[in-house]
Amino acid sequence: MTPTLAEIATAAGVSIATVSRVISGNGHPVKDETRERILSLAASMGYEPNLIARGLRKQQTCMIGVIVDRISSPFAAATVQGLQDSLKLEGYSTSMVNANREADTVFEAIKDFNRRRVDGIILLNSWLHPYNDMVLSALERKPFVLINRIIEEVRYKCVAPGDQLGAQMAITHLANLGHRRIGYINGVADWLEAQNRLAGYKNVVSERRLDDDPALVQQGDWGVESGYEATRALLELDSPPTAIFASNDLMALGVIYAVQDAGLQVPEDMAVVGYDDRDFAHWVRPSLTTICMPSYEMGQAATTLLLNQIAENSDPIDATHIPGQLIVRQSCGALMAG
Amino acid sequence: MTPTLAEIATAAGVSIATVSRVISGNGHPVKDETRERILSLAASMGYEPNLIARGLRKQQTCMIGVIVDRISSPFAAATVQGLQDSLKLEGYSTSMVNANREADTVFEAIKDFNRRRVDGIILLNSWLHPYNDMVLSALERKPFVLINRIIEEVRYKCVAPGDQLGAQMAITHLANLGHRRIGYINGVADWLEAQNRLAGYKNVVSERRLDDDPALVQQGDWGVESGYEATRALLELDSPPTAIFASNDLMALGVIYAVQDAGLQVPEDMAVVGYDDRDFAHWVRPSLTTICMPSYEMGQAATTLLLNQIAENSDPIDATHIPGQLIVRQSCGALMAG
DNA sequence: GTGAAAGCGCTAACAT
DNA sequence: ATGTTAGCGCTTTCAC
Repeated sequence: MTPTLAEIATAAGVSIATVSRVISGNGHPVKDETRERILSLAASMGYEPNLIARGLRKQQTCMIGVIVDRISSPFAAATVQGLQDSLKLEGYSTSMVNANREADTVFEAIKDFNRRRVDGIILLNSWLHPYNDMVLSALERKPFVLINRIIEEVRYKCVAPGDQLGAQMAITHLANLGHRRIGYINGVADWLEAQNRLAGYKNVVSERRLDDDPALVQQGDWGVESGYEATRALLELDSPPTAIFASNDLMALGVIYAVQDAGLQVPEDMAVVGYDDRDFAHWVRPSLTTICMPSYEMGQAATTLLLNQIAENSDPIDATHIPGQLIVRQSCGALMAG
Repeated sequence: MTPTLAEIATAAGVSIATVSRVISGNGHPVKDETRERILSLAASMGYEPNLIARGLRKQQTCMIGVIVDRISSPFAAATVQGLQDSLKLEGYSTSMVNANREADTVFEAIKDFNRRRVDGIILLNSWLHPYNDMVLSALERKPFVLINRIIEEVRYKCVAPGDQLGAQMAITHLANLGHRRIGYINGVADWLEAQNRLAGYKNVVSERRLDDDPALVQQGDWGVESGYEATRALLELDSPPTAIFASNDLMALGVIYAVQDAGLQVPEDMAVVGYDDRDFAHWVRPSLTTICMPSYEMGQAATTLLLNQIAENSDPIDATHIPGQLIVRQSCGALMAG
């Protein structure tokens, strides 16, 4: 099909080595005239370098394996994009696999990547809590980076969103709009995301001296329904909040529904801010003010971390926490006329 | 790091060939005792076959390249899952790349896959209308399959959803609920999806002798807002429809909003059915009856088509149209008490 | 049932 | 500036 170096060499009347030097562009000097001849010959013969052979010889594939925990996750796409874009810039291809939340699949994928001799592995959000040790040993000595999971032993190989900072931005925004009594709806309590966002809330409450009432903090489970129930509880307080921060957009949706079902208006009677910037955040009525995850940026940061390992740059950069961004829409009331 | 066949051979006191025969499991006879010894040695030494070397030698990589037009598309995830699952079953790994709707990226990816000598390429929904010829020539003689794009010249290498059938299911469902006057909101007119779904609508209208009024067919652009406007137009007819089928879920969302803003109720005053089964279809109020895309099944079908090409099975199966599924929720009224 | 050896396509010393 | 050659790790004839 596509010719080999040898065939081009014959056609050009030079040795394989010369052709290789031209094609691989390794900087070895070649007479200009020869170079041109080889190049145009290669083009006209439709030459495509055999990366399998090159990989075997050079003992590096210029290929990074990416394991995505759940490709349909709302954040995966942007992160993968950030990864691919920045890796391509550095001359690496990416091979992506969807683990579909199955630990077994993660292991299979790591094994496959090892066998294919990828130069590094990136795990995106991988659901590996109970398997940390196994994963870490499967990854062995190969460079790797974890996105969205922090393991203390290898903290400098981890990238995660700045959830605490994000929550602080949300609460600060509400405080700036004049709210002193802000409800908080927590996610599943043992998720790091939930803990960090809660910490951010508490920080601002104390710094800005907002109402620090334990009843303002309600427990949810990340789902719409739990946001609904939590809001009903908040509305039944003797002194209900004037604003509610739900620690994800789904629960914020539940907040909006509950407020509306109580005959009240968002944002007039209740300001609402969510977290994640899911796609429905600008379809919902009213559209949802929220914190955008730094997905693309995490992909970029992961690339930096990984390539540093590959290059064996000795100083481990700590790029762990990437800040998100406040997206102001209608539900917080900041856009209201007047 | 991981040993080579040669090292295992030395350790076992046999030749490389014997070790290869055991490891590659190619069926060549080896004495049981020898086999056991090699196997346990390989395990204890942590041997991982070098797929790069094997690929070079065998001239096949057992690797399928998948180009996804937009990984964040609501349908991509399930299709990719179907692909990966069925390909793995057949001993193939997949290497996925996100094209992010950029034609250039598609070409780069094809080139990269060619250089990496993948055994076949699958394009998922690739945005290649103006580039068909270029893509087809880039794919050259390598086996490939297109998902969600049909090119007549290579129809037997294409897999697509049965949109016409899906629309028929939706309209039939509404007809069975007693509706005779059903509005239809079309998508962008030159998309095949729109044409096929419209054809399905017209089929059932004529077969079941429903009201065949051109005013019942409104033009939309796939977006929420266009569904809203189209519905306003339908409501202003002298004789408005009692049901509306929007040819995607986003427009169906616009339908619901428009009906509600007109002071009417869904489904009591207007039955609504969408298409796609997007994730918000069961969050929206009322939840949306819709047609589920056969995404996973398309992935499976694509695998069959591709492996057939690889095996050079001469008879080209036509698996082009995969049927979807009706998901009954609240918006069509079928679930109403009584 | 096992071993010796060639070679997949390429790169990188080492010559010249 | 170019050619010769060894070898990356594996599979597969061809011997025995």
